[in-house]
Amino acid sequence: MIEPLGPREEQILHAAMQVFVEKGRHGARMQEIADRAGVNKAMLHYYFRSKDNLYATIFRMVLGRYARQFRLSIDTSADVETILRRFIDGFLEMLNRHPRLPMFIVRELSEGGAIVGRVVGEMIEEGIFTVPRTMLHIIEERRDRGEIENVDDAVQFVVTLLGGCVYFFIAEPLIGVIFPMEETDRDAFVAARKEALFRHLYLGIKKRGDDS
Amino acid sequence: MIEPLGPREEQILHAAMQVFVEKGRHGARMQEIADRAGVNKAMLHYYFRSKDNLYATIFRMVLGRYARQFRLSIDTSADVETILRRFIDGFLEMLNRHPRLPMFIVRELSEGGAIVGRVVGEMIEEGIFTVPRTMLHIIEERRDRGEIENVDDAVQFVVTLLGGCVYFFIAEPLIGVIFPMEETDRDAFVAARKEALFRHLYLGIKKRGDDS
DNA sequence: TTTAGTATTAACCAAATGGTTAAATAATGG
DNA sequence: CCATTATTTAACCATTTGGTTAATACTAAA
Repeated sequence: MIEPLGPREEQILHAAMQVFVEKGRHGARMQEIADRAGVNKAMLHYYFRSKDNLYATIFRMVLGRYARQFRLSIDTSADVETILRRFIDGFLEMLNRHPRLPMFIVRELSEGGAIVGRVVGEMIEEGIFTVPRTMLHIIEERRDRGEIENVDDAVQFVVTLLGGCVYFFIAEPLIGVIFPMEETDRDAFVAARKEALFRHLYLGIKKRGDDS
Repeated sequence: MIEPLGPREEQILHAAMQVFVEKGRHGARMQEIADRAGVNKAMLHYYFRSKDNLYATIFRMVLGRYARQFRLSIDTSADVETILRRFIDGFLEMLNRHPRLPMFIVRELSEGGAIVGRVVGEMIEEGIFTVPRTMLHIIEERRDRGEIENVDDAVQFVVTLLGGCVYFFIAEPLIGVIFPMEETDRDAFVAARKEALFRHLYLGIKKRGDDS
């Protein structure tokens, strides 16, 4: 199914990913991709039929990375506190390493969401994009088991969790203006974010009377 | 300062807002704006010098609405529970009425955030875009007063709050795929979201021992 | 009614851009 | 060494699109 990519194809994909992630689907120029890959523009069409096709390929790749790194950070056997902590840690860590990733996806969502929906749907079926649902099941099960409380609707909880993780990386310039901070390096903010997000979410669902 | 707009200008602005919000800055076509306004394309340039200029005008307008409707939902004299509840209610209600709004802003953010930053900065100085900071001050003050706890970093709390409100409207197509729901009308989801978001956030900072 | 400024239009333009093509240049296998 | 196929390139093309312009209609004051 997956045939080995020739070196040219890899060059092109590498360059294309850079440009698409930076400039978005429409902002990206085939010429720029070709230049960065050190290749004639016609080669892009030779290997990948069209811009849309190239973009779709890149989109899958990016989302695949996202999902893979993402999946590592979950361990269904631990208690909710640990699971939540590790998830937030791992997710924010990954986003901090690839801060443009959320925006890349959101940009595509802004185009109507058709591609995102389809690709993610496929990846869910292929068992690649499993984390959000896994998290959902964990929360539901632990609630039923009585380990946590105040989670009538686990979907809502997971949405809040995801939003809490991702929002900063989308709205960063806005947040910088609204809350001007002195020494705003992103690393420090993200570190604080990990801790705060965990506390705000966990303390809400933690069973009263627990002192862990 | 604000001169009354002629009817032509209003027609154009109305159409431009529609098209820009739908298609984004780059996706929007001057011709389409002209058509929807029932006006010759040259008129757009006659009244508003360039596409960028027209866009900037629209962006300010949109953000202004956002801020105005937004500000109504805050009442500094109430207790934190009420403030939080009203804020979430009001904000989500507004977003539900204008679901494309967050994406409109985010799309511009994806372009680098320069415009958003500048405009929001100006609006903050003009006292139009005050809610997030107001919320911040309220949280800090109430924490110091001992009304709530577990809020080491109020900025983080407000970011979580904003993200929790906005995220769904950005990631909606994605969420629909990840968590397929039977009767997914948005109104119901948003209603549930109001309640859940409030609980998750408030229960985390509520003073233990309170039974309100 | 003349005049002077304003509003409006159709036709036009230059630049950008995704995509094509025909010819040239490697590779590859017989 | 030849033929056939795959790769590469420069030049070219059609279309889209923001923007301009010069001529025309409109309006209101003098």
